[in-house]
Amino acid sequence: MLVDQAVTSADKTFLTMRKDIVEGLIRQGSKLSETDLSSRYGVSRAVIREAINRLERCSLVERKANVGARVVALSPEGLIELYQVREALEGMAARLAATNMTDNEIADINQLLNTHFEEVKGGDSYYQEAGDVDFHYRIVVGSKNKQLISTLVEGIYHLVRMYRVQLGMEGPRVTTAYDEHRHIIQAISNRDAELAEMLMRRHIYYSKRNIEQKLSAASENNL
Amino acid sequence: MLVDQAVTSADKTFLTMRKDIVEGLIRQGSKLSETDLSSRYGVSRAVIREAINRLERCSLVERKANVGARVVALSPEGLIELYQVREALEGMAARLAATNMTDNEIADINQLLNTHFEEVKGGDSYYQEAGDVDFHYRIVVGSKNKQLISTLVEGIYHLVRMYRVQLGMEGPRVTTAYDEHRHIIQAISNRDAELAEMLMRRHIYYSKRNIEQKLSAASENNL
DNA sequence: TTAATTAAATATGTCGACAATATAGACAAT
DNA sequence: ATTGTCTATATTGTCGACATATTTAATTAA
Repeated sequence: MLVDQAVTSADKTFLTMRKDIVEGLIRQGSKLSETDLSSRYGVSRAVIREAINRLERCSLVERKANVGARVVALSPEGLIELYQVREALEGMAARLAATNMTDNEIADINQLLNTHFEEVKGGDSYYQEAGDVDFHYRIVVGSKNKQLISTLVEGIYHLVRMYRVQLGMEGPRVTTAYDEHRHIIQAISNRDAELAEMLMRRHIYYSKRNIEQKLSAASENNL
Repeated sequence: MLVDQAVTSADKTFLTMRKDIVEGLIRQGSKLSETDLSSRYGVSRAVIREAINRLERCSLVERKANVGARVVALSPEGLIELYQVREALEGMAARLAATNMTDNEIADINQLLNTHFEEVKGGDSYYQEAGDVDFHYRIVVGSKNKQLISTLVEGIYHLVRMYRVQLGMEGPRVTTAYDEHRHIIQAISNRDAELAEMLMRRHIYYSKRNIEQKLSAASENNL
């Protein structure tokens, strides 16, 4: 589906590079030499520059004039900041979704949680990861706020995934998160915007605290 | 100060074009022909493409593959969506600022409000506009959250200004807004994160309602 | 007259080459 | 030994030209 929309060579290169960065094939903090990448991906420098421009738009890459581009460096602080922004934006998304989601969309997301529940019972945490992403994605889209959607979907979510993959924090808090999802969609179903926002904010806030614990535990192990 | 940092030709062209778009010299919704702009600004197409890329990053321009770029079209819904995002992000900014701003930064912003008050008494509403921007800017920077800062300062604020300029909504709610600013900085000064966020959200929510009223009044006049 | 097809014109996408800037290393002076 | 300057090298920035896709206009058939 993504590759279908990638009509131009720069589109494909952008998507490939984004994958390589998110999954750590291109290391965090490493320099992006235009000539190197040009030969590596078999396209001209113009295409690489275009791709780098879009990567910069997702906050995956930082550029300095006359010096070049680097992949962003991951840090505990950076992840915390990301979750603070998520708390604010997704909280608002849930609030708006309570008003703007259609009954069909709500029914769909309930069905998603049902199939999801089966997988949680089966103890398959990988699908939990995908399911978690899907749940949050649908709420955000349900807000119907274009600014909100593009900021999260085209920007922040890729960065979050980069952290998850590279710091190995996939599938945390499986069962707890599932219950929280249930409560959120319940509030949306009741068209209770106030509660939906509060529950979503708490949900993300708990995720943040969970991650902070893991981070501090990991840093203690590295002493 | 801005022009100093604009080292490359693309930097300058970007800043010039942004100004022209925000102030309506290049009309909303109009097509951005690369060849036209190239001759208009006296630079090569590569420079124009680079500039358009950055304009797209600010959500001031939208691009379609093999078709081209257009300046975004302003709409009442778009402005509402913008204020919803502002409410969420600046609310969080105020919350974080209550923890992260230094005493000096808080003193500075209080001083700003004092000089500001003199100007409000003098009835000069243009400076109120600039002062309002400055106040919000300082809170956001005071949050110390880089994601938050860049999203607002490099993205949303330019769009907001574009709306204000082109819909002629400069300097609204002069005295009321001033009091609200006072209360917000008071909460931050007390290091009361919870209250700071709530007050900031209300402040922006009131602005939104004020704008909605003006918009509906304007549309009635156009019947 | 309308619809469909095709061809011309125009715009964006991509490329390789050159210009301007920054980095690294050698060398000189303190 | 360290600092500063200068030179050589490599990288990014900019340019004009060509390839490819889209749009417009013209032409033909129904």
